Amino acid sequence: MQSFTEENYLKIIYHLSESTNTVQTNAIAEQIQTKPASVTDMIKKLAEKGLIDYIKYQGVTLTEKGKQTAINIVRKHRLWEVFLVDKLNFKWDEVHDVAEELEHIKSENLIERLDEFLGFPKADPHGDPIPDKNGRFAKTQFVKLIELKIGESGTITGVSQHSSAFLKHLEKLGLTLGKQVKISDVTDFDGSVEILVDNKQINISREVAKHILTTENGKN
Amino acid sequence: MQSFTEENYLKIIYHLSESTNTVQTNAIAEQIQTKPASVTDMIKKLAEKGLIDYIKYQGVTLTEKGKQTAINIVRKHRLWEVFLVDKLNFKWDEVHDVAEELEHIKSENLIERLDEFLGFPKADPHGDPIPDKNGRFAKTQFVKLIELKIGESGTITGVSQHSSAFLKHLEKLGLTLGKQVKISDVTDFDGSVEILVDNKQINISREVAKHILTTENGKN
DNA sequence: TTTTATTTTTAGGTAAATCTAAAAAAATAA
DNA sequence: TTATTTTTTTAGATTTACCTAAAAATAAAA
Ligand SMILES: [Mn+2]
Ligand SMILES: [Mn+2]
Ligand SMILES: [Mn+2]
Ligand SMILES: [Mn+2]
Repeated sequence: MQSFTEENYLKIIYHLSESTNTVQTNAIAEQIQTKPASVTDMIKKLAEKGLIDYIKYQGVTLTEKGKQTAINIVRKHRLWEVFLVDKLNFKWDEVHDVAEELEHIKSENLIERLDEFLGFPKADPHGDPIPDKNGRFAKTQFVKLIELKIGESGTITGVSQHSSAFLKHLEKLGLTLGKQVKISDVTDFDGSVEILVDNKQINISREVAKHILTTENGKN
Repeated sequence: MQSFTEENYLKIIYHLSESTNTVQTNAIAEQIQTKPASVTDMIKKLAEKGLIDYIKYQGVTLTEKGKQTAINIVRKHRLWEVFLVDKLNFKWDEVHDVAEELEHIKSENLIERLDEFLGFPKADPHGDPIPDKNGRFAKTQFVKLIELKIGESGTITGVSQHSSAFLKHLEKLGLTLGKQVKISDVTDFDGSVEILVDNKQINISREVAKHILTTENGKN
């Protein structure tokens, strides 16, 4: 059984592992909002418990046990987010902080019944996949909106940025999950993208386009 | 903002206050499963924070601020219990421990939306009243089943014992909330009570009868 | 009203998760 | 390859919530 704090470390290490193979002390410190010295302490403890592999000065990787623990926390986080949006009418930009707390509730039974109550959702309100109780993810292949060519269209199925500011901005633009978009033009000057959504032409910055994930619909 | 631990102390003191005016160190220690010395430490801290009034060797009472805080935790606990039973199909004997964790989630918004989602319930799965967001309880006047006279009948609306063993026993006897019961006889020998429920005569021990709460229906 | 028992508090310590400041190792630049 | 910068670790403290053992206060019994 892990403490609240240990769980947070594992989850952060898991997320950082998605981009780098071994995870560095400073990177963890930044994410967890603590000092590197504190991270070193915790890292030793997690290694001691067999949840991570740790070589001094070289960074850490999750063991299989650590990975499964982390995935289970991610599962809980995302299921709670679905609950908050689908059942309690939270907006997609309001759920993260509460889910950060709820994810630590210790009851397998609770989470399985919640999963069932929600209809075994496959993705959370931000399009992130929800692992099943064995830790398996449905494979999802996203194409960044920025990578679509002129004339191609896709369905918005995720975002790679979860800040409230970004999510609210998308909401205002009408760019929510499930929306069909078609690339009309790309501006040479600033790389901004002209898209067709809900029969309206709108212009979004390159920065925004980078963080919208779509499932391609093919040409025309 | 109180810590998880502080909240537990306040809640326990609140519950103990229902039977005694000032609450003793040892009583708190027993409930919280800790040592009296630890309770003294925490008591000082809570007094420092203005949540309880404390006179050395004399016990404690909640201040208005402490009381409101405690009531809010009770509110959350009971709302979560309703959620677990009504929405996730937990049995009434399975919810307490999970609610002990959920009650500490810090989000006013969450609890208000949950309250609404549940249809503003007035009582939890054990018949205990749920305070509204201003800390006000609907007045409930229970009559213990043991206090009903022969020939009188009532509706089961609560229990004063929350152990899983007791609740499961009631379930097996068919004595759940909402059931109509009528006292047929009281055995001289052991004080056990003969009752009519669902057109069946059953015999329950005096001990059981003491912990069933009813709303009287009057004679016949 | 003493004596005895119970309750409560103090004194001094431990473990978890932090911190700051300084030392050590590794990576990068000159 | 040596010097500099960056990253990481150690050393030593702090805070929170506990603990045990012993002292002090209060309550109950003789
Ligand atoms: Mn989230
Ligand atoms: Mn999410
Ligand atoms: Mn309960
Ligand atoms: Mn209850």
